[in-house]
Amino acid sequence: MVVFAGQGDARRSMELLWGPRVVAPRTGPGPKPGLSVEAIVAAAIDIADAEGMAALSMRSVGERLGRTAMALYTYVPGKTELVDLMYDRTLGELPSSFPSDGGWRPAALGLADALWDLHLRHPWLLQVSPARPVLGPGEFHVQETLLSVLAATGLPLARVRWVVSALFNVVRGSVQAAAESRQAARETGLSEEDWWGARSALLGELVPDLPARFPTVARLGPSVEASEEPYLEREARLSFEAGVELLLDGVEAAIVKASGPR
Amino acid sequence: MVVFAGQGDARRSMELLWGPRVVAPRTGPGPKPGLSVEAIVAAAIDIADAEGMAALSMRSVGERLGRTAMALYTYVPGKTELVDLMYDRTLGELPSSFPSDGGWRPAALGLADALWDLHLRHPWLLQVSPARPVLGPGEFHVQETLLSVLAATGLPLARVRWVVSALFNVVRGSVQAAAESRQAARETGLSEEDWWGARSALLGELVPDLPARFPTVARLGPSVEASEEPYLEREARLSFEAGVELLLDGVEAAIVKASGPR
DNA sequence: CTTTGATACTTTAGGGCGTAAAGTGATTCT
DNA sequence: AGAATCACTTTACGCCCTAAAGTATCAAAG
Repeated sequence: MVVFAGQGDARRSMELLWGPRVVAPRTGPGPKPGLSVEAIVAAAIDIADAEGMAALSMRSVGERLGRTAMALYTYVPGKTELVDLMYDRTLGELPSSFPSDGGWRPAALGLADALWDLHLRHPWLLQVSPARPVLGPGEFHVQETLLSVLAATGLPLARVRWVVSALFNVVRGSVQAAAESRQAARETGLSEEDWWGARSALLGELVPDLPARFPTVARLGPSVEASEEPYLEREARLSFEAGVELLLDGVEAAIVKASGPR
Repeated sequence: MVVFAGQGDARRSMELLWGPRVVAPRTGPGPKPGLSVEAIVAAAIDIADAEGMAALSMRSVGERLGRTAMALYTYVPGKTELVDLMYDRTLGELPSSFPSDGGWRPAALGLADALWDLHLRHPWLLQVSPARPVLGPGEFHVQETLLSVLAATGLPLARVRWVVSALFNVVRGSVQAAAESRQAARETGLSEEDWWGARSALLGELVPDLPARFPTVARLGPSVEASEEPYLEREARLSFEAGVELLLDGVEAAIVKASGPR
C-alpha cells in the first residue's frame, strides 16, 4: 500500500481542528509553552479582519504575539493549517438556531442574514474557501445549521441539500461584492464614489461607443447615481436580498410541485 | 485637488483593456518589440489553465516566452494588471447568443451552461474576481449577455439585474466546488475517492460522536457512496443544475406575480 | 557614415514570503 | 550534577515582485 504525501499531515490537521481547545499544561522537563494554538489562531484572525489576508504572514502573526515567525511552528504545522483553523473557527461563530414561529421562510431569511453578517465581519473567509474542504467542526456546524433550517420546508433531505448550496452561493456571491467595495475603499483611500466616478469618466473618454456596444448594460443607466452612502455596498445588499427572495420563491414552487397540484 | 495614488495607473490599465489588440509596428529608432501584450496574456492564461494560479509568476510567464521576468514590464505595468487582462480576455470567450426558440428559460439554461463551461475551462477565474471589478470589455460582454438573455423574461430591467447576479453567483459557487475537486486531485495525486475515503476514516476515528453532534448532516448518509466517476465533481454538477432550476422557478414566480394574479 | 537617442531586454539588487536546520537556554527528572 | 526535553531564536535557502542600472540594437539626424 502506497503512503501518499500529506497523509500524516492530514491526521495532524484533523487533530488540530477537532482536538480539545484548552490543552492541559505539560508535565515533563523543558520550558512551559507561552503560546497556544488558540492564541495563534485568534491573533491571525485579528490581523486578517483588520488588514486583510494579504497582511497575514507567519511573521506578522508572530510579531503580534511577541515572537518570531518560527515560534509558531511549535504549535502549528504551517501556514496552510493555520488558515484552515482560522476558517473553521470563524465558521463556528454562526448562530445555530433561528426563530421558526412564522414557518421555514423567516427562519431561512434570518439564517441568510446571519451568513451575510458573518462574511462581512470576516471578509477574508471568501478568499479562503477556494481551497479544498476543511472538514472541521465549524464547517459541519454551518452545514448542519443550513440543513436543519431548510429541512423545515418538508422537502426530501436530498433536495434540501441543493437548496442549501444554492442559498449559500447566493449569499457568498453578493457579500463578496460588498466586501470588495469596502476593501478597495480602504486600500486606495478613495471613497467609492470617487473611485467609481474617476473610472466611469475614464470609460467615457476611452470607450465613447460603449452604449452602442453594450446597449442593455447602458439602458441600466449610469451605475452610480448620486447617493450619499456607499453605493456598491448598498447595491450588494440589494442584490443579496433580491437573490435570496428569488431563491426562496423557487423553493416554494418546489414545495407546491412536490405536494402535488392541488 | 489631490491626486490619489494609482490614478495614473488606472488610465494605463484601462487603455490596455480597451485599446487595440494588434498594435501597429513601431516606426522610430530602437529594436522592434519581440513580444506583445496579447502574447504575454495568452502565455499567462496557458500557464494558469495548465498549472493553476499558484504557478503563475512573472518568471514563469517570461520563461515560457523565452525572456526574463523583467522583459514583461516593457509591455505590462505589473502582475496585477496582467491578471486583470487575463481575467477580462477570458470572460470575452463567453458566447453571446443563445437559442431563444423556446422562450427565455431554455436560453437562460444554455447561458448558465456556457458559464459553467467557461469557468471549468479556466478555473483560476474564480480566484481572480475577489479583486475589484475590472471594467474591461470582457466583463461588460458578460454583463450584456446575461442581461439581454434575461431581459426576455419581460421583468423590468432593474429587477433583471438581481436575477443576473443571483444566477451568476449560483453558477460560480457550484463550479467552484467542481474546480476545487479537480485541482485537489491533480495536486495530491490522490483520486477523489481515496482522498475522501481517507478523510472520512480519519473523521470516524477522531470524532466518533459526529452523528450525534450533526444529526441532519449525518442523515444525509456517508457523503460518498461507491461511485465510479469523480464524485465531488458530479455532486457539484448536480448542485449547479438544481440551483439554476430553483432560481429560474423563482423567476417564473416573479413573472407571474408581476403580471398580476390571473 | 558617423553620431545620437530611443527602446527591448538583461542584470543586479532589495525587501517580502514560507519554512528547513541548527543553535540556545530554561526547566525538570534521574 | 548531569541528562533530557522542549520553547523559542538565528540563520539560511529559494521563491516572489519589481526598482534601477546596464547593454545591445536599431532609425533617423547631421
